[in-house]
Amino acid sequence: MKESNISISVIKRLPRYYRFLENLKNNGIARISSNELSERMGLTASQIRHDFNCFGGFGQQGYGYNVPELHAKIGEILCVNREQKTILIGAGNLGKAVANKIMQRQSGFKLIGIFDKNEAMSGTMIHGLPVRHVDYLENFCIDNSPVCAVICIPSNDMKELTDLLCRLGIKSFWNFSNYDIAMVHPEVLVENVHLTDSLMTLSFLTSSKED
Amino acid sequence: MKESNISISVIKRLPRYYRFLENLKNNGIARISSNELSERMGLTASQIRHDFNCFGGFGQQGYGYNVPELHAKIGEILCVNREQKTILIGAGNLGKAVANKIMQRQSGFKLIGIFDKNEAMSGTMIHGLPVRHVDYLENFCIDNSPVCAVICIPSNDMKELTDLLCRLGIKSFWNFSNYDIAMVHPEVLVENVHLTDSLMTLSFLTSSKED
DNA sequence: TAGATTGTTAATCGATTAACAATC
DNA sequence: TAGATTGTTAATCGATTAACAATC
Repeated sequence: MKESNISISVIKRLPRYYRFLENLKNNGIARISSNELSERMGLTASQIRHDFNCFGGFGQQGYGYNVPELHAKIGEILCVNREQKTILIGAGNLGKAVANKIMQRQSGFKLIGIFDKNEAMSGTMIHGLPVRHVDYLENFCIDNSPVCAVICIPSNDMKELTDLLCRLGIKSFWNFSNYDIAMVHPEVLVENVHLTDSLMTLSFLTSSKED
Repeated sequence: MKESNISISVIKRLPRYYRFLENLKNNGIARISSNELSERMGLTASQIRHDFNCFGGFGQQGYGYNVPELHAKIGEILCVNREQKTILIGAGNLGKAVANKIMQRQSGFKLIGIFDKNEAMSGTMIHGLPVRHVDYLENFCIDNSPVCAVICIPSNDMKELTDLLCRLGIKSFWNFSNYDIAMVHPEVLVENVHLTDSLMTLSFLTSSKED
């Protein structure tokens, strides 16, 4: 386990740091102090220094942090330059949007196959990849060894599908369904995106702000 | 401020509780103990009791929790039955997927208008709502007073748009862009969904699991 | 050198867990 | 009544913040 002492709360902040630093870099800002970054990001300077220090001394006393250097280092930590072979299950609106996200920028993953159970979609192209019927999923995995699956289908069909994908060597899931993959397959990594949960949280917050 | 003593970590767990209870209810399970629920959800029984108790005594000693009752109560806390007038900005794949989510089930919001800057989309229908050109946004808001905006456009155009929406009375944002609304408008509520951040987190976790 | 700012430890704060009395 | 399970407090754990010595 690399960097095994890093807490999940720090990890969850890394992509945001990465985005902010990218922005600074694109605006030609070469140098930033934890204090200035804290104001831009709405965090404490203390937390920023603490966070960065989990991975080693990225800064220079009396100077601050070199923006392009720090950006590159966090990119390395996040492994954005990798191209983990990834398949997408479900080519509806959400699937297409998510395919965009994966293609758009380096995120560590590379989409190599798209599957949908809707026959009508078979053969249509998304970002240069043909949509295949799920019947071809098993053979495709045997031939191409993807390691990550992006799940953009409803929960109903998930039990069978997840078991199959795990059997076929999928090691991580970007899961947009409500099926709780991690509970059934603790051996794989799962990053859940629960859109409705997010919306309900907003609903709660709005209401509690009112009174 | 209603329930102002509730910590954000508890709030973030509520929608998940709601989903699990809905599932139990749909499976005809009438009663559940914190212990059994803890096993199903991968939490501690202690945390579950603690969480539920923030909102009052929902259970009964020696018996457990009444599933439909608890489900209804959490639904109330989340205000899923409200219909806050909501507009969607950006009718691409992501916008359409998100419109689905809002329509699909009670989440506290009701979509009343959809806008896109792409002229070619104007007039096309999504879930019974016509896509309007963003030029009509201002008048629409004056006429219909939406309180929530869902942002499914890239960050580039966000500064101007956000300022406009805040001026027009929008009180909360479900934000899929990387523009940091909350930093610029601390007076509104923002729930961010950063898809790429989520994917990068998965990238990090995968890589750190490898070595 | 003096000033600035990090790296790092200790102090604080908050969230989770354990324990058990209350009670159905 | 006895058994089960909550409600609730206290103990623990972990994350954030404050402080300052190190050093560029």
